[in-house]
Amino acid sequence: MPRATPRSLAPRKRPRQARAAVTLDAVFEATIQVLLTVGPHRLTTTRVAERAGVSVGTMYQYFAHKHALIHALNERYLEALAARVEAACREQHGMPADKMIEALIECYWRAKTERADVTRALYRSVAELDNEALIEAFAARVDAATTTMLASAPDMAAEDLKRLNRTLLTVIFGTVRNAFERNLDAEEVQHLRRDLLTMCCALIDRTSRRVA
Amino acid sequence: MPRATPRSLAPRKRPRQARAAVTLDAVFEATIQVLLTVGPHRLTTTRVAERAGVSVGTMYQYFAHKHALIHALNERYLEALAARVEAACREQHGMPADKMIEALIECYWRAKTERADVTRALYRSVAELDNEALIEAFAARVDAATTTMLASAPDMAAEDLKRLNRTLLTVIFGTVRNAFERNLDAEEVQHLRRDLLTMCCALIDRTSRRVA
DNA sequence: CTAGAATATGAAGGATTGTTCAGTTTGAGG
DNA sequence: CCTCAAACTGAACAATCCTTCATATTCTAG
Repeated sequence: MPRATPRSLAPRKRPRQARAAVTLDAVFEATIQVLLTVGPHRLTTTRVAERAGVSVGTMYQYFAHKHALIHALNERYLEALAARVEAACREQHGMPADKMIEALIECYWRAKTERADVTRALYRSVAELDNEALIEAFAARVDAATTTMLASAPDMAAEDLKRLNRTLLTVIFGTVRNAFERNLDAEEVQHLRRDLLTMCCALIDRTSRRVA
Repeated sequence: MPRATPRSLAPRKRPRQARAAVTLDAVFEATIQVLLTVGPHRLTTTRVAERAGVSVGTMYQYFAHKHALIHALNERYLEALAARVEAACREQHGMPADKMIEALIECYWRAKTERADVTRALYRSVAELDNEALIEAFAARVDAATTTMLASAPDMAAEDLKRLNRTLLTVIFGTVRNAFERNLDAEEVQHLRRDLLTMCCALIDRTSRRVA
């Protein structure tokens, strides 16, 4: 089983007092801001510390090195994202498949759009680190959640549910990501979302379906 | 009109002798290899030069700075990719829409898979540079090519061809990219491709279609 | 209130890296 | 063969940056 957090990347210590937690939040937020303002290749420990209003030494009490900081930031984000997807899936348990997909797209898109700056910052940061384990862990969680959800749809006759699920996730996540790199206005996004939903539902229809 | 290559990123001089062209190729190839072996944040001009079997000074005769090197690498790749897509589109002129989409997916997927190392290396490098202009130029070319192609399909009644085209490109390109980040085996890729085609054709069916 | 633990500081060291340039080698044209 | 431009070299410089640690400050438990 792959470790999501190798020892060298693990945080040095956890905050025990309230102020430490505040510091950590500030550091994470500052990292995002620095990532956005100067880009990943000029992200400096000093710069992050400055922006966060703390000293470099403080940061190094929580993260063994710069790498660990970025890793932790991504871990934190993916954890929250996975949790949201899981919640959305639980909420849709037993609903018709159409509704499920609609909710999934809505959930994922909203999570990405809500704080577009974070999304963009992290998309830019991932190249810096070896994030395979991170992505893998995230994918596994989401896979499990959506598979369980889909299996509970009354109108779903899953001949190859695993495959269907994989396709849906790859297409939806990929589309969202790509949409983020082009500068689409609100109306175009609206259309894209509707089309994406149409396509997903069509795949379900044509793959396997039984009358409810 | 956005310049694809700002002055500061433009190559310093073009090779006039054969050996210079060889050197340039070696440098580009070395950049890819370094990108893959040590990652973008440890890509060093010295390392690239070493791997290419030339001296650093040589590189700096062609590229004003490291950034320009990576930029040129991406430019070169996207140029080739766009040309391939354009060729595929021309080849499908007048064919039924299904065939078009199948050819488009085939072309794009093959281009990405043929040298997976290059694809991966470039996906990792883009975070380093401000590639908006590059992506924009690429997108514009591909947009034009696929729009022209789709408009020529006898069974296509384009109510909103521009929108349809945008959706198809975003979904296809996004899916391919996402598929690349997960480690899918050959069979899974096969299935994914088939499903993707199904989804695209379904969208065309449901959006607008007239009998040939 | 006090002692010890947790937290914060930031100047300094050590290492890496981007870039230059004065000089050498190679190739092409006459 | 000769000459000039093109191509190449790589040690050295300047700048940046990661990381440490000795010290100072703040909090909490008893």
